[in-house]
Amino acid sequence: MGIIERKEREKEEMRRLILDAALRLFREKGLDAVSIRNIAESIEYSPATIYLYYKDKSEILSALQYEAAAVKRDHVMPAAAIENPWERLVEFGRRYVDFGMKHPDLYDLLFITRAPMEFIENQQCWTLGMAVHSFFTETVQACVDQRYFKSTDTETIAYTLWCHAHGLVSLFVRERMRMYPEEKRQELAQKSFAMIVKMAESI
Amino acid sequence: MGIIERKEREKEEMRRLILDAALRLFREKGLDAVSIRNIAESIEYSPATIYLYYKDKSEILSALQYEAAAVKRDHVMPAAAIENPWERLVEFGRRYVDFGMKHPDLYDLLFITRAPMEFIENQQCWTLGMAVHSFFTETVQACVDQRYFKSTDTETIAYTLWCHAHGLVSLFVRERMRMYPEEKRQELAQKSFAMIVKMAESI
Amino acid sequence: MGIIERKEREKEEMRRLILDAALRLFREKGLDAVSIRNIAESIEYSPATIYLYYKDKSEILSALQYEAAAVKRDHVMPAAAIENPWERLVEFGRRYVDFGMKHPDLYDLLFITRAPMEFIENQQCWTLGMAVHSFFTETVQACVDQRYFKSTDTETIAYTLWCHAHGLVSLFVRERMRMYPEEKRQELAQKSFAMIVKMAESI
Amino acid sequence: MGIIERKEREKEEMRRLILDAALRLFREKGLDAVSIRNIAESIEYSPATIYLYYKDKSEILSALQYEAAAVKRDHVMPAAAIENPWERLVEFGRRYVDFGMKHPDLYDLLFITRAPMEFIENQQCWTLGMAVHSFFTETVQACVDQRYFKSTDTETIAYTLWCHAHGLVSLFVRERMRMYPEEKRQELAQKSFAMIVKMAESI
DNA sequence: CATGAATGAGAGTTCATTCAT
DNA sequence: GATGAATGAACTCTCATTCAT
Repeated sequence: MGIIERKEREKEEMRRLILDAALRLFREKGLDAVSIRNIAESIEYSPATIYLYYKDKSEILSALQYEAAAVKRDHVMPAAAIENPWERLVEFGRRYVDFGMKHPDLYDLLFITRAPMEFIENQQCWTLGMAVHSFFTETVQACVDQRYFKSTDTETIAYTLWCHAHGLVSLFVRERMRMYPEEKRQELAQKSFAMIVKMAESI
Repeated sequence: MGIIERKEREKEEMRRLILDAALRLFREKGLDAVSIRNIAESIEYSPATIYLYYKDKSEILSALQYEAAAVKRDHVMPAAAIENPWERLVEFGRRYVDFGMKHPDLYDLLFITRAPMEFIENQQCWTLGMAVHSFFTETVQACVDQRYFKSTDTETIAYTLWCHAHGLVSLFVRERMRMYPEEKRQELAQKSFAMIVKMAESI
Repeated sequence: MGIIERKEREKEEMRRLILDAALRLFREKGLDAVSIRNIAESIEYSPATIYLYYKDKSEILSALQYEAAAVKRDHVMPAAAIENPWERLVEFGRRYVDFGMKHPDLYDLLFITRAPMEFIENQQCWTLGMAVHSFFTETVQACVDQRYFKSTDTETIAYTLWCHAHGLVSLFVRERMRMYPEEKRQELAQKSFAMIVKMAESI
Repeated sequence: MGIIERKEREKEEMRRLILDAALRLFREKGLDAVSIRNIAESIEYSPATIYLYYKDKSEILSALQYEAAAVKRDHVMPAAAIENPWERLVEFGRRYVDFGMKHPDLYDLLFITRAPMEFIENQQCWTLGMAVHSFFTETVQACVDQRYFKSTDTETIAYTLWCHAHGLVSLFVRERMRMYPEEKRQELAQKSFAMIVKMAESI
C-alpha cells in the first residue's frame, strides 16, 4: 500500500504541475492561451500526457476555478477573526475587493468568465464558494441582529453590497474605466469603497 | 434613382441580416462562436459573401458594439426628459438596469466582453457611450448642486452608483446568481435597486 | 457604320484602360497583385466589367506581354538606323540591356516570367518578338559577312551574345547581385558590357 | 537508444518525403502550386501533419533552397580538384551549366525564383552559396595572377562569365529558346559554352 | 453596356483529441 | 506511464469567375 500511496502522491504532483502551468498561462496571456498544447509545452510533456491526468480541457478549467476559489477563500477569510460583526463585514468587503484587484485573472475566472457548464457540475468549487458566501451573509445577518442597520432585509442588504463590490472589481478587471486616467482608478475605487461603507451605515 | 435607393436598402438589409445572425450567435453560444463561417452558415450564404458587406471580422464586431451602444442610448435617454435631477437620476438608473435585464447580450458586449482591440478603435461607439456617460455624471452633478447629497464628490458618487448598477446587471448576465432561486432573482434585483436609491439619499 | 466604328474605338479605349491599370499594378506590386479585382478597383469598374473586354485573366497577361514586347521593340529598334553592322550590333546590345534596366518589370514579363501557356498561343506577341530577334541575328549575320568575326557560326555568336545580355539583366532583375554593394551593380554591369564587346571582337 | 535513432531516422524520412513532394510540385506546376495543402495531399497526409515537421511554409521553402544549394555545390565543387586554374575555371563553368541543365527546378529556385523573403533570412543557404561563389572568383583571380587574361579586372571578368552562364541556363530553364528546334538547343548551348571559353582566352 | 451579388475553391494555420506503441 | 504521430474540424481571408438584371 506504500506503493499505492506513492503513486497517488505522484499523480497528485503531476496534476499540480499541470494546473500551475495552466494558471500561469491564464494569468500571463489570458484564457485563449490556455490550450492543451501550450500547457504541455510549458511543462515539457507531450499533449497526450495531459490526458492521463485530466479527462479533457474543461476539467482543467474546472480545476482552475477551484484553485481560484481556494485562493480567494484564503485571501478573504482572515476577516472571520474579527469579532465585531460590522467591522468584520467591512474587513470582508475590503478583502474581497483587494482580492479582485490583486488577482484580476482569478476574479475573472470566478465571477465573470462564462463558465462552460462545468461550474454547476464542479460541486467542489461550488461548495467552497458557497461557504464563503454564507460567511458573508451570516456576517450581514449578525449586523442586522445587532441593529447595525435600520433595514432587516438581510438578503437584500448582502446582495446590494455584493453588487457594489462586484461592479467595482469587474469594471476594473474588464477595463471599463478608460474614461478615468489610469493613475486615478485605484484611488477612485478606494473612495467608492469608503463611500459605500458610509452609505451602508444608513441602510 | 429609385433603383439606387432600392439597392441601398437591400444592402442595408443584408448588413442587418448578418448583424442579427452575429448577435444571435453571440447570445446563444458566446463570442467564440461568432465566426464568419458560423454567421454565413446561419444565414445560408457563403462565407465569402459576408466580406461583401463587412471588410473583416472586426468590422462586424465593431458594428455589433455600436448597435448595442445605440440601443442602450435609446433605452436610457428618455430619462433626460425629467426635469428634477434626483428623479432623473433614479429614472436613469432604473432604465440602465432595465436595459441590462432585457438585453443581456448587448450589455455583455458593451460592459463585459473583453474587447478585441476594436473598442478603442471604434471611435463612434466610444463617443456614443461617452455621451450617455456624461449625461449620467452631469445629472449627478445637478443633484450635487441642488444639495440632494451631503457629499459633494460628484465623481465618486457617480462611480459608486455605477458600480452597484453594473454589479447588479453583470452578476445577472454572467449567471452568478445561482444561489438564489430563479424566480427570486428579478425581485431581488428590484429590491436592491430600491435599497441603493434609499442609501443614495444619505450619501 | 460610323456608329460601329465609334463602338469599336470605345471598346479599344476600354481595353487600354484595363491594360494600363494591369501594367501599373504589375509594375508597382508585382505579378501577384495583378488580380481582376485589383484592376477593376483601380479603374473604378466592377470586376464583371473586365470580362466584357477580356475573356479571362490569362488573356490580360497575354496582352500585357504584347505590350511589353512593343515597348521593348520601340526601345531597341532605333539601333536599326545605324549603317555599320558592328556599330549597329553594339548599339542594339546597349539598348537591349538598357531596356532591361529601365523596365525590369517588362523584361521580367518577356523573358523570365513562366508563361502560363499563353505565350505560345499569343501569336502576335511571338511574331513581334521574332521580328526583333531576327533583326538581331541579321545584324550578326551582317557582321559575319563583313568579317567582323573570325568565326562564321552566326547562330552561335548571336546566341552567345544574347546569353550574356540576358544573364546580365536577369541577375539584376531577380536580385541575384546581393553580393555586390547596391551602388556598384550598375557600374559592374556597364563594365561587363564593355568587356563582352571587347571579347566579341575576337570571336 | 536504438529506438531514439530509429525515431530520428523516421522523422528525417518524413521531412524528406515532404521536401520531395514540395520539389515535385514546384517542378511540375510552379511555385504557386507549392501549398501546404497540395503537399499534404500529394503525400496523402493531412495538412496539419506537415506542421509537425516544418514550422511553417517558409521553413519548407528555405529547406528547399538549402537543398538546392547543397546539390549545386556537390555538382560543381569537384572542379576544385583541378590544379591548373584555367582548366579549373573551365571545368567549373561546365559543371555550373550542367547543373542547371540537369536540375532546372533547383537552378530556378536558386537563381530565378523571386525569393519570398526567405532567401535573406536563410543564412545557411546564403553562406553555402557564397562559399561556392568565392571559389569561383578565387579561381578567376588565380587565372589573373597567372596571366591567363590580359585584363586584370578580376571582378568584371568573373561577373561577365557568370552572366553568360546564367543567361545560358536561364533562357533554357524558363523556356525562352522556342525559336530553336528542341533537338538543337542542347547543342547550341554546348557550342556557346565552347565559344565563351574561346572568347575568354582573349579577355 | 455594366454591374451587384454571389460563390466554390483554396490559401496558411491552430486546436482538442485519439491511439498504437 | 508516457508519447510520437496523426488528424478532422475549425479559423480568417482572397481569388477568378458567373449570371441575372
